[in-house]
Amino acid sequence: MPKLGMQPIRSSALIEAVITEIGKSGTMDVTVSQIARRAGMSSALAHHYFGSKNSMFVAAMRHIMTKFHREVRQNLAGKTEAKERVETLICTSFSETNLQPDTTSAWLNFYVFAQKSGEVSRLLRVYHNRLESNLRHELRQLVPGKEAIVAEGIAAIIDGAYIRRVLRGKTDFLDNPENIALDYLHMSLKTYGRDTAH
Amino acid sequence: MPKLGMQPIRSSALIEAVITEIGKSGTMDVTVSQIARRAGMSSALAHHYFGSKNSMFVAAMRHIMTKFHREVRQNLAGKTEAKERVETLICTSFSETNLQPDTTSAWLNFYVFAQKSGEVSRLLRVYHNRLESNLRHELRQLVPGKEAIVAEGIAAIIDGAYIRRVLRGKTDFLDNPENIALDYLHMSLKTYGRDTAH
Amino acid sequence: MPKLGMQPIRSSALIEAVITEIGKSGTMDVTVSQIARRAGMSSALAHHYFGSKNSMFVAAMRHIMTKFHREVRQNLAGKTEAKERVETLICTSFSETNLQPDTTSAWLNFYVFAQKSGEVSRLLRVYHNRLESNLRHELRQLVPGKEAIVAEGIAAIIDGAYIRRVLRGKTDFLDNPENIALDYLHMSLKTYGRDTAH
Amino acid sequence: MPKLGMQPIRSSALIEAVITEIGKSGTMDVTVSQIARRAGMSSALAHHYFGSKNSMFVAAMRHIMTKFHREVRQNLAGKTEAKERVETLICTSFSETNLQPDTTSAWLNFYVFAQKSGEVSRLLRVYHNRLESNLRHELRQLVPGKEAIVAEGIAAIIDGAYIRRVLRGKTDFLDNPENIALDYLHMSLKTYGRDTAH
DNA sequence: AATGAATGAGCCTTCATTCAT
DNA sequence: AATGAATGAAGGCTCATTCAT
Repeated sequence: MPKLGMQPIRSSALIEAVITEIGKSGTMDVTVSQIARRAGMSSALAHHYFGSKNSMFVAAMRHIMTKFHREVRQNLAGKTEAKERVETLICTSFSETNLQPDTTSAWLNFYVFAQKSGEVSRLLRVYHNRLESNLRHELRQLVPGKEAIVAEGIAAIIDGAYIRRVLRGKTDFLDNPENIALDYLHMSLKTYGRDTAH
Repeated sequence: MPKLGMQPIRSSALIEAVITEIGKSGTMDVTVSQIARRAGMSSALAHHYFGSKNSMFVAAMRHIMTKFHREVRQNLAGKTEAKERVETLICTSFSETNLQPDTTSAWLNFYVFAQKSGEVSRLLRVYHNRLESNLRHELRQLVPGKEAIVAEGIAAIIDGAYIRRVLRGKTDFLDNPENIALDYLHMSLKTYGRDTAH
Repeated sequence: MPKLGMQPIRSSALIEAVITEIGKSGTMDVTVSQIARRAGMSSALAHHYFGSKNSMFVAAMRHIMTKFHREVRQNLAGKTEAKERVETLICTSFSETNLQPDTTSAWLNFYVFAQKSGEVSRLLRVYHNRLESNLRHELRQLVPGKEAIVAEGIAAIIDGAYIRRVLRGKTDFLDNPENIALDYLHMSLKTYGRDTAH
Repeated sequence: MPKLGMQPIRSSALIEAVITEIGKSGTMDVTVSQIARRAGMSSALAHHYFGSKNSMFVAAMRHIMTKFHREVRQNLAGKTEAKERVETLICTSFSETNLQPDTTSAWLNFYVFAQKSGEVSRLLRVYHNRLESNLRHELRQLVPGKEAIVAEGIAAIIDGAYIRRVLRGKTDFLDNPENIALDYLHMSLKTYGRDTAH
């Protein structure tokens, strides 16, 4: 019998390599050879496992999203209060792992790529819907009647903070980007909240 | 008077074509031939005027920014009150012309492209600095000590709203994306403002 | 204005090159680079003029067929007697130009290629139909009621003689392959002919 | 008795698969993987048994020819009359098994392939020589002095009928292609035959 | 005996760019 | 001013073949 079980090893090595290479170059103009080389294999093998460059991109996108959702679920576990849950959603978006430069760069690139790839477009839509429905669900209790616009505001701040972070590189950004979103949340609670005493 | 040179006519035709093509495909994966064809000339002539594909992109970026700044200046003209000036900055970002799908798509793509092109990166930095210094200047009077974070917040909301708009296409977005930014501004004034009576 | 009118020159150079290369290698396993090199240009230019390797093949096939039909028409000109016309059809098939090794080799390869390419398949069908309807038209007067089978026989002999010629190469083949077909015709006339006195 | 080696089983499975795959695609552009998959094994194993793709083709060619010769010998058994033996040679060429679409398609492809492979070329030459020497041997008694050309004629008709059959696919061909060859034989006998009373 | 793993070589095709006219 | 002509360079993908187990 041959060497067995390489598929998962190779696959994740390639997915990591896709993200790293996109991060390094800042674009999706990376060649399969670059990706494969970084993952320690020939480009032919990369095609053997993924079939096409496009599939590698999609797999990488899916990987990032899956990791994100897992983190969200973990962080939400045990938290029951609506306000706390929204704060958790915000903070998870700006957690250490999600702010890795490579990850944010890949994320932004996938946003653009979505306009070309139906599959990535669908993935992003799923992510967006899930995040917003999460937000709205909690906000309905906190700012009844205003949950849609506040959810949209939070989501916009998250996306905006991301893109600005990618743009500026490591240096010079605000240390705690989540503060903007949290501020926005708290001000909204004060302004529209059912319990103004909060 | 001599017949005017073709240069300005050709140049702006090409710049428009760059933006249109990027908008159409959603990516910067457009060929010089496509651009030139849309501008009604041969790709060789496009190179004659711009020297390289990269220069066309840079020129297009510069064009969008210049148009934006001109609009800002016009809209600010005659307005002296700080709050009104901030609101104008926000609303101009979401004006009809700046929300043209082609323009927003190109804008987003240039954001990504900045990671590859030093020149575009510099252009964006200039734009960002100018916008934020404008915002900060007015906010210093309105929310003293908090002008940096509020300016960053407004800027993030603008970028975030843009990216989300590009992503969703024409359909399904909030009709007045500026409302989020305006809301954020007004809540900030109430919360941090010198004059709470405002 | 640039150098003009190269298209027809390049096109026919490429078509000739396709036939020569297929003839040389005996297969359609020829690369675009080989073809282009023989035609004295880069493979990129070959694609510029034909768009794809497949189109080059189709164009070459069409070229051979067109040349053949022109020759048939010329040779038939002025001949009115049915028997003489059939003999002309046979002899033209075995004319000097049509027996060029490269041509026959390409012809045979296109026969095989027809099973992959719908376009070539259609071309061949047209050729076959035209040849057989020509044959049948004349034979109807000569061997009434038997024109179908005799036409099929002549056509089979032509194809068979071709394939055998390709197979054996230059050496060792019968000097006058048309004699078999002519013999077959004459025997058919004697056997089935209306005018047995012939 | 020990368990028999797999070698003969695997080999013939592969040979069948080669013929089937060529028949299916109409070309020799079939991959080793396709062949091996159809034969129910890995492509590595196919190489283990045959060493190279080329050897598989050669073996398949040899297989078809061997089967054909065996059938000829069986059908000739007990027949002593020259005319009857020639007719048997013709009819065997058009027997049910030899007209299988896959077989004829493979046959035609091997004809073309002979121009690349010396080995296949030699195989075909052997086949041709054997068939023609068989034909000539019998025809010498039937049409003395004309045996060469009549043999060539019969062979050409056989090859021609094959190629036309492949080209047209299942539909639309004459139901009894052997009739053309038989007709040709009988007319030759009448024309050139020693015994015109026949 | 058997196969998943792995690769080097090669091919088609695209494209930015240059050149001659 | 303008463009058809032309190419070098590169990239995605395929595939026969080999190897380790």
